[in-house]
Amino acid sequence: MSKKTTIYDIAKALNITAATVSRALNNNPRISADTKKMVLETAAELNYKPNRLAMALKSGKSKNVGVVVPYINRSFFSNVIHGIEEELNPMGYNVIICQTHEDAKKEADVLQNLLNAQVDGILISASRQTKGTEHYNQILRKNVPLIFFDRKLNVRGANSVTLDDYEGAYQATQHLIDQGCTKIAHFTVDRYLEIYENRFHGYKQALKDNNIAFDENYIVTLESDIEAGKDAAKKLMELPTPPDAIFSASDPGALGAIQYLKGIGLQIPKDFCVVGFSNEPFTQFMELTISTVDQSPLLMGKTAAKVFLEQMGANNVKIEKQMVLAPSLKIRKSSSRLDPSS
Amino acid sequence: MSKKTTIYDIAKALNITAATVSRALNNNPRISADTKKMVLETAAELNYKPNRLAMALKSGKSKNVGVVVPYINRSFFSNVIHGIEEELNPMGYNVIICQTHEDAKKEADVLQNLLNAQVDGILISASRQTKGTEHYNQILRKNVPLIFFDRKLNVRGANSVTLDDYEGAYQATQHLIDQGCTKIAHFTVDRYLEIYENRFHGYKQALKDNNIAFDENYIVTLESDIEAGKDAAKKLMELPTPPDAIFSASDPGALGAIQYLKGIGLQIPKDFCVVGFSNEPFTQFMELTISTVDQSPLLMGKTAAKVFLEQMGANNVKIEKQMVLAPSLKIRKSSSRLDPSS
DNA sequence: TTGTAGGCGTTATCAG
DNA sequence: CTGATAACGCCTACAA
Repeated sequence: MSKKTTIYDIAKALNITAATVSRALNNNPRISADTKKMVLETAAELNYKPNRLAMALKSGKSKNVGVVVPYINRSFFSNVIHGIEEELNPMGYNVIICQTHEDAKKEADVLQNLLNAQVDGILISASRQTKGTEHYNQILRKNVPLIFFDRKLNVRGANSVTLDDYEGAYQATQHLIDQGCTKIAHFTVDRYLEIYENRFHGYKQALKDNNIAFDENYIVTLESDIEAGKDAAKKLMELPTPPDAIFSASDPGALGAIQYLKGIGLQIPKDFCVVGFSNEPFTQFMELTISTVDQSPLLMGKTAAKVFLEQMGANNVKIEKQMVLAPSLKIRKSSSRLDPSS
Repeated sequence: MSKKTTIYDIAKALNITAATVSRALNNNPRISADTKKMVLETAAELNYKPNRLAMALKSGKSKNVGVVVPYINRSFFSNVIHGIEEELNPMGYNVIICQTHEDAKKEADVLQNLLNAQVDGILISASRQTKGTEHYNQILRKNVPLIFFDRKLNVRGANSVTLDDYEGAYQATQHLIDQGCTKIAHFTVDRYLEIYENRFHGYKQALKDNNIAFDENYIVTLESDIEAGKDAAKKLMELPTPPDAIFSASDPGALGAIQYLKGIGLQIPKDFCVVGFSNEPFTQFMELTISTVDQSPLLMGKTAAKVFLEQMGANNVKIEKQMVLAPSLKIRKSSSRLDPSS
C-alpha cells in the first residue's frame, strides 16, 4: 500500500494504454463512454490520485503561488493571506507563504526560491528595506505574474492592490479636527514606502484644507511598536507647544502614546485625542478602544488573488492593473469627544 | 529571456553531456575539477536555476511540507507556523499552509490535496470537529510523516508535540487559590479535544489537592470568543453562590468575563480574579493586563519541525515521538492581589 | 476511438 | 572521468 498507483496501474488492470487512461481522466472527448466509465471505476478502486508534480512538470504550471509578507504573525498580513487562500484554493491553487522579516536580502532569497519552485505567480507586500527593483524585474522577465499588495513599489508590468492611504489619513485627520483638536502630531514609520508617504500627505492636506499650519516638529518617525510610541509621545509632550492630538500611521504607536499620555495624567479623549491605523484587533479590546483606519485585509487578499487569476486567464495578454481600495475610519473612544458611544 | 535555461543548455555550450553537468552541479566525486569549474561558471553565466519540480519528480521528494491549522490569523497558530518555517526553510523546505476553519470536511480535503501535491510531511493541529482518524491513517499508509502539534488525536504511528496543558491549568488554578480564591469557576471549550480535557483535569486536581470541593455548576462550556465569555460570566454570577474567580481555557473567554464583571461593578483583582490561557497579545496590551498561560508557540513550531526532520533523516526507521512542552504561567494584574506589580 | 512515441528537467545506472 | 540511456508520472501530437 506504500507505492502510489499511477495511470499505468490502471491501464494494466484494464489491458489498455496509459494514454487512454489519461484521456478518460481529463474529460478528453476522444474516448468512448464505456472505457471512460471503466477507467473511472478502477481509478476509484485502486485509489488513484494524480501526481501533481508530474502534471506540473509536464504542463509547466505548478498550481502553486507564492505569497511574500514581512511577518505572518501580524493581524493585517495573516488576514490578507486568509483572503488570498479563500479565493485561490477553490481554483486548485496552493499557497506557499514566505516571510522576509523586513529584510531585503531575505526577500531576494525567498523570491528566488519561489521561482525555482516554479510558482505560477507571486503576491507580495514589499519588505521595508527593499530599495531596488531588480528582483522584481527578474520575476516579470520569466513571465511570472507579480502582484503587489499594500506595500507596493513602482515596477513596470507589475500589478498592485493597495489601500487609499491618503484618503484614510485625510479622514482620520479631519476627524481629529472635527473633535476640536488644532495641534495634531503625526507618527510615521518609513516614508520610503508609499503607504507611509501617502498617509503623511493625507494628514498634511487635511491640515491645509482646514487652515492649520503644518509644523515639522509634530512629525515623528518611529518603529511600529508600543515602546517607540511611548518614547515618541514623551518627546512631543516636551515641546514648548505640545500637541493635543496624534494621528499615528500605526496602531502600536498609537497604543504606546496613549499609555504614556495616561501615565502623565492626561485624560483621553478629553485632553488629548489619538487615532491609529490598521484596525489591529487589540484596538477594540482595550477599555479605551482606539480609533483607527481599517484596511479591509480580507478584501485586499481576495482582490489581489482575483487580479492574479485574471492574469492567468488572459492568454499572453499582459494586464497591468493598479487597484485601490477604500479605507474605513473606525471612530472609537480614543477620539470621541462629541459622541461618547463606543 | 523567457525560456528557462536547463542543464542541456549548459551541456550544449560546453560540448559535454547533461549527465556530466548534473554531476558537476551535485558535488558528485566522479568528475574532474576542470570540467566542474567550467560547468559552474557557465551555469552562472546562463543564470541557470534548477527546476525543483523536475528534481522532485525524479527523487520523489518535493521538499514541500504541509502545515494545517484551524485558522492562520490567530496569534498562537501564526507563531507556531513562524517557528516551523524558521526551522525548515534553512533546510530547503517550503511550507504550504492550509486552514480548516474548524471544519472536519475541509480538513479531509486539504489533507488529500497536500498528499496529491506530494508533500514530504504534514504538520497539523486538528480541527475541533474532527472525530475519526481515518484521514490520518491514510497519510501514514503512504509513508508520509505526520506530526500533530497542540491539538493531537491519538493515531498510531503519528508524532506529536503538545503543551503540558494539565500542568498549565494546575498552576493557574493553584495560583488563584494562593490569591485567596476559593470558589473557582472554569471555562472550557470542547472537551473532546485533549487540550481542553487536560486543562479541565489540571484544574480539578488543583482543587482537590487544596481540599476545595469540585462544583459542576462552576463548569461552563463556551466558544472561544469575547461575547461568549460575557454570557458565561453572567450565567455564573446568577448562581445562588457565585464564584470568586475564573480560570478560562481561552483568553477571549477571560476577556469577555472581565468586561462583564467590571460592567456589574466588580473590582478586579480585588473582588474577583481571572486567569486565561494562550497568552494572546491583547492580554498584555490591556490596562488591566490578563494573567494567562503561555504556550510558547514558537518553540512548539520549531520542535514539531525538528521531529519532522528527524523522521526524514531516519532511513525507513519509524519514529513515534510524543513531546510535551512545559507551560509558563504569566501572572499579571487580573489575578494579582498580593503582588500588584506589572 | 485507441495506441505509439516523445518529451517536460533531472538523476542514476550502466558502459566505455 | 564521461557518455548514453532509462526512468520519475503525466500529457499530447500523430498515426492506426
